[in-house]
Amino acid sequence: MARDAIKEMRRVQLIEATIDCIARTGFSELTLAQVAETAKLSTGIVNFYFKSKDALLNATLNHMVDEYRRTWRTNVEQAPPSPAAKITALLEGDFQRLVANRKTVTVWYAFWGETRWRPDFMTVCQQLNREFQSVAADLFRQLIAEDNAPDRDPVLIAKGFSAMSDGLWLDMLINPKETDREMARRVVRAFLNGLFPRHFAAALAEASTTAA
Amino acid sequence: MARDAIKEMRRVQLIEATIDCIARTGFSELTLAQVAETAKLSTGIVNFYFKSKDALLNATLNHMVDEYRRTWRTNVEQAPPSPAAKITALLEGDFQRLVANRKTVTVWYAFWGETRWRPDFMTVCQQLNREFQSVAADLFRQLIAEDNAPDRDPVLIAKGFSAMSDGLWLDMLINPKETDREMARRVVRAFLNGLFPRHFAAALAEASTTAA
Amino acid sequence: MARDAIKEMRRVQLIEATIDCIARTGFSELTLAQVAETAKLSTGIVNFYFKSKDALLNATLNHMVDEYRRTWRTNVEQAPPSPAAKITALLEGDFQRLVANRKTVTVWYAFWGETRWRPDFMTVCQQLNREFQSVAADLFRQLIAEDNAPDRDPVLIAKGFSAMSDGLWLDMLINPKETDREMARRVVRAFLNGLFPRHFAAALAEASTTAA
Amino acid sequence: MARDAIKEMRRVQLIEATIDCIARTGFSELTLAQVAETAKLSTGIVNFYFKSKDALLNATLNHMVDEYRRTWRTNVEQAPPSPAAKITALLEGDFQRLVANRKTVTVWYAFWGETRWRPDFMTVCQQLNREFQSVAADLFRQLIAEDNAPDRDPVLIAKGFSAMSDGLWLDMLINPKETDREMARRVVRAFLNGLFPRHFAAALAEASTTAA
DNA sequence: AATGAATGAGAATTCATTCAT
DNA sequence: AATGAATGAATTCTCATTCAT
Repeated sequence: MARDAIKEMRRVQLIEATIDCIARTGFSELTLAQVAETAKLSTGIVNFYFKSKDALLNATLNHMVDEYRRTWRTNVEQAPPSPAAKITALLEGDFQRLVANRKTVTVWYAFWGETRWRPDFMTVCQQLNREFQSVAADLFRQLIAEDNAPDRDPVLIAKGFSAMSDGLWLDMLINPKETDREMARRVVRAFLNGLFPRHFAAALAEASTTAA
Repeated sequence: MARDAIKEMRRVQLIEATIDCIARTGFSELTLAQVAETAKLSTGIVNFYFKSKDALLNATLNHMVDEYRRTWRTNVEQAPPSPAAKITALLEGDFQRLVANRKTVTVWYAFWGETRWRPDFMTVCQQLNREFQSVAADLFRQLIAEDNAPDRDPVLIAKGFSAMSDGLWLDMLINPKETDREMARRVVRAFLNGLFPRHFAAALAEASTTAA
Repeated sequence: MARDAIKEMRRVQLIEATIDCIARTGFSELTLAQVAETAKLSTGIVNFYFKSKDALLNATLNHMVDEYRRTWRTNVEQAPPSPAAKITALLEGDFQRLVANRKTVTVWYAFWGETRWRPDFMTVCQQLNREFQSVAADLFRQLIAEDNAPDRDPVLIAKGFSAMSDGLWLDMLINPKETDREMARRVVRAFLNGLFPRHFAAALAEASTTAA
Repeated sequence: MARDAIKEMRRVQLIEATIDCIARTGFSELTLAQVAETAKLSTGIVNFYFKSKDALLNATLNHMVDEYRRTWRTNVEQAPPSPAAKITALLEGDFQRLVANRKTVTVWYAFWGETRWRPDFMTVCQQLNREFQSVAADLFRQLIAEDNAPDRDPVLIAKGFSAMSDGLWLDMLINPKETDREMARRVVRAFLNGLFPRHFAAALAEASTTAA
């Protein structure tokens, strides 16, 4: 195998070990020794592949961001062309098993808890939020145009839609017995359906029969 | 002054120093030396008033939870009797300066980032969320009854309402230029107004003229 | 005992342990653990009393410089008033047991070996050399005036006089069997006597009977 | 090219890289990775051509010693036959640009700083000093014989002559603004001229017009 | 009640050395 | 002959905790 490919493989291996370790013991307890052991490599390995612990954490967050972004972009692209269908795809994507599982949500909140003091985290999270909200706002704008309801502000609705996902993830984290993926989906649907009854009554009914 | 009163005073002094320190440097950088210095006391003081660093953190979270709970309970009690007015009070409370300032939101997210691995954090956050959602659900239930719209689920709406606040706080944290307190309020109002136009059109208009 | 006095005592204790350790194992093998153990204190102690290893090394060099400076200044002051007597005092001082012992000379060369890359070392060594050479040059200037030999340059002679001590210390280090304190003294005397026969024939003869 | 020749070439390449690295960052900061990079070779290369880091350092010191020895021996041989001329050649040699430049002197002091704890360094430095002093003593012995001044001890004078060079190198290192090559030469000349005025007045005048 | 010196376990990081390719 | 990925021991530094005063 090419050396460069090995190097990239090791980096991913270490990043995934880092995610596992954060999920297992949290951000403030994370040690490089633990990461190395999880990756079944030697103590010094992290500082060989990453300049420092901080660099590893940045790489890890970027990895998560890339994965999340890829997921919802793909979901939107593959959804039927109607804005309601695409919004539903965003919603379903945020609560599909691959994204909204206990481990992943745990790690997202661990990163968000640290974001305030890490400019690199800030930048990348900000960028991600903006993209998501921008795409969502475009879709809501189309919806509103179809409804001929110009007093609705698509930007506000996109922000709320996006925030609700993040807040529901926290609920899933803190109160897993009362808030699971399906409950979270139903919450968002309740709001979408309340705001745009013409569009989501059907789309959501349909989704609820096929969702994982 | 009674011994116990002095003791309680010191504890509060240290808890507030802890909050300041978390806000300033974050959870994973927090040291007891820093807390002691911020409180203008000596190195060993924390272990004198609290069994351990963990105990201090638990006490700090409890302090924040108590304060937040007291705030919104008072807000609801003092609001006019109509459910819409009380829901508006909840909303305005979540984004009043005292609650949704940069420092406080920062510290909340720092705690949430650690909650997963600290059973004591879990318990107290869970309890808080349940209370808030329960009160909100009761209010939405009344609203729905007035509207005679039994297909609306007050629990789902309460969960979404609560989650949206938490998510908007994250937005304020990550993207302060695009999301400030007023923007966040407008987002929530957009949803409430969309769902319950009869109730909030007036209440919200009124609120928006008096809000801080 | 006053806290400040204890603190100062500990600092000196650690500095002396550092000197012992450098003498025992050298500069590049020096570890803080070793210093702590030598001082019979715990591992973390050095970083408690000194900001860093570098800070400890700076303090240690300053300690050696202060001690050396104090020694020769005292020697010069207490010597009889004639310049020849005072120069003899400088010479004897540089090779008295307290100064030119194997341990001390070893440590001086260890520091000089590192000086080039440590600006703080540079500054303090430079300052010491200048002072010594300046005092020596003044004395030689008086001697030359007495001899009425204006073609002699006191600055050059002071530089050579000073350099010879340093070089002889190296000889004592590298070739202890052939160059001991007494041999070193005799070398310098040979030069002084050769340059200023009127002054040193007596002074040196006298010194050689009383020297330690 | 023969295998052995390549091998020897690589060894020299690494030794020279080592000298560069010591000059650049010092003994205690020296790493084999740095040496390899400077030599534009791969990480593991040093342990391939030398048994260990220590072996490389020994080889490097030997290299410097050989070069220095070759230089002064050649200088003495090529000087005119008179002892004064040959002593002048030794002196000029010690402060010619090739020998007494900042880089080389730096590295010499780096080695001397470590010599005490490295028996191999000791042996080789001792041997070099003895040779130099022995040759110098022979020359001074001839000079003294010519002067018919049997109270002068050629061994002492040789030791002082040799020591003065080493000490002046230190001065050049620590105080480069006040002590450069020319200043150092003048210092030694002042002593030689003082001790042996008949011999050096002319020789030194001559030298000072031709020296680099 | 409070101090702050001292401890020592544990962390990130460095780097000589090895060895498969 | 040479590479450079990987190792793991060793080092500096941090910091919660203790305890004599």
